[in-house]
Amino acid sequence: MDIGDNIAPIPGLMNKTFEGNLVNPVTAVKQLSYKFIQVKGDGSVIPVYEEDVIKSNSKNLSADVQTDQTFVDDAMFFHMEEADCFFAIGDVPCAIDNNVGKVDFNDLETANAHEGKQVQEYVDRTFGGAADEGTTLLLTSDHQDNLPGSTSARNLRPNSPLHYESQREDLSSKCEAQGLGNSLNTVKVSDSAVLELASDHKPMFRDDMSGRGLHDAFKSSFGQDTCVNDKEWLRHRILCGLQNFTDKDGFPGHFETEMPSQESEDSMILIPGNDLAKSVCCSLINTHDTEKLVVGRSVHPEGQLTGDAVVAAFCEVDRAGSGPVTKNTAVCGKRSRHQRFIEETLETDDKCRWRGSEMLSMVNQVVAAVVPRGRRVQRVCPNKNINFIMNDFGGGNKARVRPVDSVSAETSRSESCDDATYYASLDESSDDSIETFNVRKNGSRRKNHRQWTLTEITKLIDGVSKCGVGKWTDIKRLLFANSTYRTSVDLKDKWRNLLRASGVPMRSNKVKPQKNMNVPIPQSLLRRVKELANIHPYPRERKLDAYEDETSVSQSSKASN
DNA sequence: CTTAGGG
DNA sequence: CCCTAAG
Repeated sequence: MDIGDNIAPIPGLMNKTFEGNLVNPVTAVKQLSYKFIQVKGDGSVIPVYEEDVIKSNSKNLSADVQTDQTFVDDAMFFHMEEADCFFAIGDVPCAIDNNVGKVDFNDLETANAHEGKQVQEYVDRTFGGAADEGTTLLLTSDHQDNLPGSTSARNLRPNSPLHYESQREDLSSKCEAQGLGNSLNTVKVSDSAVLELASDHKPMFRDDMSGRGLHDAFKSSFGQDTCVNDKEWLRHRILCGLQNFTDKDGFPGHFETEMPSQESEDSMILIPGNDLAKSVCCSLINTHDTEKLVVGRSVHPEGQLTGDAVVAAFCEVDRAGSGPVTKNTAVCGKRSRHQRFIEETLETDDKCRWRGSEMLSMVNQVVAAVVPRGRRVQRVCPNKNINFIMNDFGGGNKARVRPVDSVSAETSRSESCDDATYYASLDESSDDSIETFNVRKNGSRRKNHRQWTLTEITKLIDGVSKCGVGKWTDIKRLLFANSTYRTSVDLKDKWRNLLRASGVPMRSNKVKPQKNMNVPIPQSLLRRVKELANIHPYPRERKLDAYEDETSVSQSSKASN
């Protein structure tokens, strides 16, 4: 059942939000599929600082960037460097001229033939050839007073002072360096044919914004309020948006105390269908009495989704459908050169759970309703920043939802959560780890495979030590209550595998250590399994003895005959 | 329904 | 992970 079928669309919502205020889909792909670009309501773009993007590219960054064409292809940093007011396209820096930085193609070639060509190619790819000679990228600032060096005119600097390493540092420290007074600068693309956005610009907060205003801004940005009253912290968070709390020292630790003790888990669920965004949107609005929600729709230009690429954009709409209130784009993971995607995200920090918020249950309900089983599911972006991603690819073949990586007891209690939320523990997440769920064909009841995580294995071992072997339902009830995808049979099977892996001799079992396991089990865990196997032999009633007796009897009788 | 065990 | 037999 598609919930979209049963829920009437909110008048004006879809049109306004997705058709009207979002960039033209085809254009959007070209326009937004670059890292660190945030599209604002007025059609301007501002940089997005996404630490995980940096992380995900760190390999490339640390590699020889000059020869890493892939990285050059993948990255387009509209980077405002604090001191010099540069932004960079690829590794070509562009300077600010009296608050209007220009990358004028007429100047490029004279400045530096090679880099000019690079920029030209870049913009060609980005804008699909829409930009050519005469197209100018304008760089402006909302807060001219806060723009250092803005009075001195600069031209494009042929020698690239912003190499990738320094970019990474700059970006990661960007928010802090930017401080409280400076707003993010705005990069405007003057070619109106490139960007078609509604004019719903909301100015960024100002220095003198009250605490209340900051809370509103925070709520607008993150979809929930915060108990933190520290103004600097609030400004910081709003400014940094996608940046992780965890690296920030000296900020109030309220969130830590609210951290649920559960293991952190994350997952991505692919959702097909063109109407997903609609369904989600309507469902969220209708099933919850919420002021605001985050929905999105993405465009899928080239038909293929790979697990290593996520480009995201989302918009917030309010109950009346009068959004978008804010927009964000973010990128996580790596993208292959020719595959660029946009997807919608609601991002928040992993330390900042949706505890007490309705958002999670909203998301989970929707996910439970719209996620069909047996779709390919890939776990990507193990970063904790992007907690929720909804996709609605144009092809309708794949979309994904990534619920929050962990849920508190209060918010996860809804049954739908367990059905739809696939967890994997953080301790095994990596950028490259992809979890594939087999497609369940019609009629086939094959359960989706789900990788056992080390935390799950540990829980299983604990459960066996507490309840004893064979008490699978007890173990499940005690330790896997929230994991509906693990049945007692699953636990039993896994224990059997663990015994096999730990070399415990079993009946009808060759003692060979098992071939390449997806998850190499630490020796310490295997040791525990071994010890428990001594205490609690696997087949509880040792049929082995009976079998041996029987055979010996038959043998003896046979011998006697 | 739960468990054991083979496929 | 599935299926089935056995308690």
